[in-house]
Amino acid sequence: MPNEVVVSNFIRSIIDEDNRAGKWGQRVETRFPPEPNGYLHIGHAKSICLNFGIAHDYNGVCHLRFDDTNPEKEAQEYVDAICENVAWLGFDWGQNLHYSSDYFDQLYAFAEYLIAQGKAYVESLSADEIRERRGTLTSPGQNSPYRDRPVDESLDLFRRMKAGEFPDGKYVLRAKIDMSSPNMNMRDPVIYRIRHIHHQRTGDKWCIYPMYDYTHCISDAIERITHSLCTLEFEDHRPLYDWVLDQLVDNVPCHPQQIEFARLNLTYTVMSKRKMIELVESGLVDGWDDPRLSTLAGVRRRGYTPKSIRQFIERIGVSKADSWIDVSVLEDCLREDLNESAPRRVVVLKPLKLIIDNYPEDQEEDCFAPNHPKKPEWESRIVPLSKTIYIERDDFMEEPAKGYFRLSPGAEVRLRYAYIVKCVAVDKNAAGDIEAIHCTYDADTKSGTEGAKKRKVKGNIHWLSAKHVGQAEVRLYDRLFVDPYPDTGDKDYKTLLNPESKEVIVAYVEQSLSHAEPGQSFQFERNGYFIADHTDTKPGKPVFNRAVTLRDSWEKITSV
RNA sequence: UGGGGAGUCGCCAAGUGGUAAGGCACUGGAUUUUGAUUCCAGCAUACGUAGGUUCGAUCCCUACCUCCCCAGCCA
Repeated sequence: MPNEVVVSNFIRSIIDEDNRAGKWGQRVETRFPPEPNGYLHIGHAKSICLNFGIAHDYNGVCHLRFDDTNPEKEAQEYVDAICENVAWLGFDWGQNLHYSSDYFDQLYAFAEYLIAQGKAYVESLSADEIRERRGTLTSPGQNSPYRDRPVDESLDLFRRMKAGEFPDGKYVLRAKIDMSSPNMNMRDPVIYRIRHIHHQRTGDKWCIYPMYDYTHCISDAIERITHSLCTLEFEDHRPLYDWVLDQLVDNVPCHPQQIEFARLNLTYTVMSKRKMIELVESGLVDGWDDPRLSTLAGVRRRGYTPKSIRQFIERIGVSKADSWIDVSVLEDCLREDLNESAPRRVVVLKPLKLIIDNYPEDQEEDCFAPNHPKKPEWESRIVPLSKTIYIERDDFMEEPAKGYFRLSPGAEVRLRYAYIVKCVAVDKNAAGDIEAIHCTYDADTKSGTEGAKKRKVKGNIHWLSAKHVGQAEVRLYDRLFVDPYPDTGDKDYKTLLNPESKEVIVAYVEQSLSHAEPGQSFQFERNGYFIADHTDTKPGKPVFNRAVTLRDSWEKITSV
């Protein structure tokens, strides 16, 4: 029985039905099977959350299995990174860390068995010749002249392939299925190839390596996986998955069920490995963990929390329909998490000097700012006030737009946690740029006093005392692309980059922020959620990344 | 034009032969010292199209349309 009530989906329906029918004796075992040939991205998070989530909900287990059958493209560096990402997302594979390469011996033995059964043969044709005879989508392929090679001869050849007697490409092992099948995958697929190359785990023990279609189903079966979840493009591989296991009924412990779901498509980003590599290698982004990338390393550095990613995956659901999820859904999941968990701080991103004319020159006083508006137990911190302060440029308009209720000449606004002030003058330089604004304050309106209750003003802005501020580098990130679908069709995605996806500024920050630890998240009041960068934050010298802005219904009004 | 899939509100996504869950977005309104949050209310006579079966169809049947995937010794 599921541990908690969750939204139904077609995969859970299948499992529920299996449980009712007693197909697996109530056992649910899944696996996340990445090939260690690159970095994980948010699309993988869907598979991870799905596999681990289902296993958890049905009191089952989920394995982490590296599908490392192609040593040409794989590296230990990637398995380390993948393990780290999965753990970061909050999942635990326990003792179930596996590698397809763990099964090379068994896979080999099964291959000899298939040959002996007349279900596989050694092919002498070259890759090109095989392709020529494969037929097309609408016409059948033709049998290889080697298809009926005697079992003993195939066996001998296969053993010599393994022994290293032949160069790459000389022979392959093919499953003997049906060259006229309308399903291309069934036209005698290659299941072993010769590759004289060092494998990151098995070293030089092997020079023949099994192919995905042959390996995956057997690995699933060996691990006694019950439900093997994969993406839609493997739908027409399923007959092959089943065929292999059917040949091996007497040799493997079970026959897992492959179930396919639609992969995640996210707007305003690219997810394809090739394009990500290009972005990284051409320097268009700052490495694999660039906060604008949808790699797991990137979103983590951007400030996304594991919880927000899990929430996101839960929110988008799972089905077999191709779909596009708007990044705003992801962003909103982060806000939902951080609104609860992030302490508030005051930061002035784009400063404008404000002088309180009637405030005593050398006076300073403490104002108390709660660390969270809804959590008094988080207590308050002191934010000092003095005659000269900085406010956000956006919080002043010399000629206020309709509906604008922040500061403008003659207007009143509350300095958050302090006094109500009124704008009385504007200083400009020779060029006409505003250099500072002057206000007077109403000494009877300090926040927390009785006087504060007597007057209400609509505008409420944040500020920082000029003589008490610290400074910090802040990186304002925005979407990497201006086009919602940069990854589709034959678009030249590099021309669709958002030139303003990264803006680096030096902001005024309240002093408590200079002690921020790498990875700590904050809400900069009225601005957004920021994280102290994991790698660039140094003791006493934080660097902040903007993960996401706050919702802003004023901006929504003005941008229309 | 072969085979395999998919089409339910702006975006996701449940669901059943008996008269369309939910989330997000959106729109009102309340609260609010974040134009944030929270709260409350509203939001598909309609399930790709056209026929048919039925007392009744989004769900069954037929035809059609659109989109996605497949011709690696990649996974």
